[in-house]
Amino acid sequence: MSKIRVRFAPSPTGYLHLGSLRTALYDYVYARKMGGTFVLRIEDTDQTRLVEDSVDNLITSLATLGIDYDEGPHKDGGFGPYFQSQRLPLYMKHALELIEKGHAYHCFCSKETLDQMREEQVGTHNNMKYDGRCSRLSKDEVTARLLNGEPHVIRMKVPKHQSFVFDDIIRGRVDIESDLIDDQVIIKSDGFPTYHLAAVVDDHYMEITDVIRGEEWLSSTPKHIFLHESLGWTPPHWVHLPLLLGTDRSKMSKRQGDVAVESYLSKGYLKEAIINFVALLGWHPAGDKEIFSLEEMISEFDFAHVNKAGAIFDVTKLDWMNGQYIRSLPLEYIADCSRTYFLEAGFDISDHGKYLKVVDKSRNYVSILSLITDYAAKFYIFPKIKETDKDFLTSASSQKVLSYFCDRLRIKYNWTKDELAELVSKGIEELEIKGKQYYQPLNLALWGETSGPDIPTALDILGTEETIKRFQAIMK
RNA sequence: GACCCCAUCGUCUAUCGGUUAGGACUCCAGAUUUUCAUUCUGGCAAGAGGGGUUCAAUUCCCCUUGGGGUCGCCA
Repeated sequence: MSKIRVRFAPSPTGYLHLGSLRTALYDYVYARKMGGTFVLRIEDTDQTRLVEDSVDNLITSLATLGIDYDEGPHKDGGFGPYFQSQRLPLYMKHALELIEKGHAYHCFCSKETLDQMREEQVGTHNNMKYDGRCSRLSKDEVTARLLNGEPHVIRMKVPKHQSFVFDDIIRGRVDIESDLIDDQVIIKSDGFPTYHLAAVVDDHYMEITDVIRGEEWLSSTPKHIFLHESLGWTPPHWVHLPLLLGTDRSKMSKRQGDVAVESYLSKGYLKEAIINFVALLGWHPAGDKEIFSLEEMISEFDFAHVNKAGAIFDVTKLDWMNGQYIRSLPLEYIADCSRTYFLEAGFDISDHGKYLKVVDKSRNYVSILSLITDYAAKFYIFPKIKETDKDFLTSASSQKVLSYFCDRLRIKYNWTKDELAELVSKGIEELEIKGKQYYQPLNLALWGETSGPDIPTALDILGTEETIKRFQAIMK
């Protein structure tokens, strides 16, 4: 058996779709698992949809996520170029070869003609397809019109009364009648190939063994098989993944909300969580394990455990999983990922020791990292005391608590967390007051709110100086 | 409309003929916590319907229903 070669073949439309990410992930994991090669190929055959910088974006996003390709742009593996726009002559050559063999033909029908044809077919109890009129043109007429410079495309000529049968790795046997298949355009009037031709030609020349793609391609697979066979090639294995669905159960798309991986990344979803979560949409490892790394996925991945049914992308569980990662990944790493949000909020995080403590405490309160500053703010922003709380804070009892702490804290500069814990528990004994009378003024003075982190941790993070400053601000 | 694919808690899923149908998210309750968050414990919640095959069907087959995909000179 030959070595596995798989490809991820996005079209550069500006961002990495969550569904594409999952496909890329399965490609990557499968290649790693099998000791195969993962190829990145850019399908930029639609000149009308080119988005500037999107290829760089895509490559950056994949790199950020840790999904490395073995061959592709900037990584020549001897099968390049990896941009379809740079392989045009190859597609044309095979399109002409197909014409020669009688498997394709020139078509001169205008857009208007085609629109009208479709309109006439609406309501018919049939599949809508091209009626094949140009396939019946005489050779002489074709030559004449070509010479005359008439705009034209090349269409595949699908045989009648035949059936295309193939075995999908996930779905098993699929059988489709050739009469249902349209004479699909393979070369557009601008000379560019359509997806169908380009993908088939490239898959062949790049020696792709397994085509892993979304289920939306299932019904056009016969066209691809037809092209492979007409060209005398052996088709690859087909692996059609279940679709990623929006909450309305339809194919996940931009208009249902965020589908760009980049936007999840910038909102503060960790790559570990995104990958873990997306992987689970359609696949699951043995047992009840739900949190796993890319490495673990590689060792356990198997198409036999990929589902057939589409999966709804429910962000609620992603939030939970992201929270799990925020809390369990190394503190320095989380601090690193959070930095940008703190800077955006304008917090002075030059004191790295304090910053780490803040992150360590705050990470318990968020499931999306961009929101970490909501909680962390209390450690960086001086509290505003509400008018309604002032009476309580200036009461003799409250003042006693605050001055108790100011007095003790002033003794030295460096308090350990244990010492602070001891101080706090000793304080409530020595002052002989109830919990509420004790903690309420401290919380209010510290944050302007009645709740907050436990006091020893709070004082440890804030530091002696800042703590005293906050207390003194409301002491008479 | 035609064709193709699919069908277990609200959601992601386990089960590859015999289970009290398991786990996770969400939600609810309790414990821990001065409070909040975290964490822990417990609870609610599912085999679309109808036929077969079988000693036995969620599991295999068929039909119905439901959902999705495709039907572009887009991928």
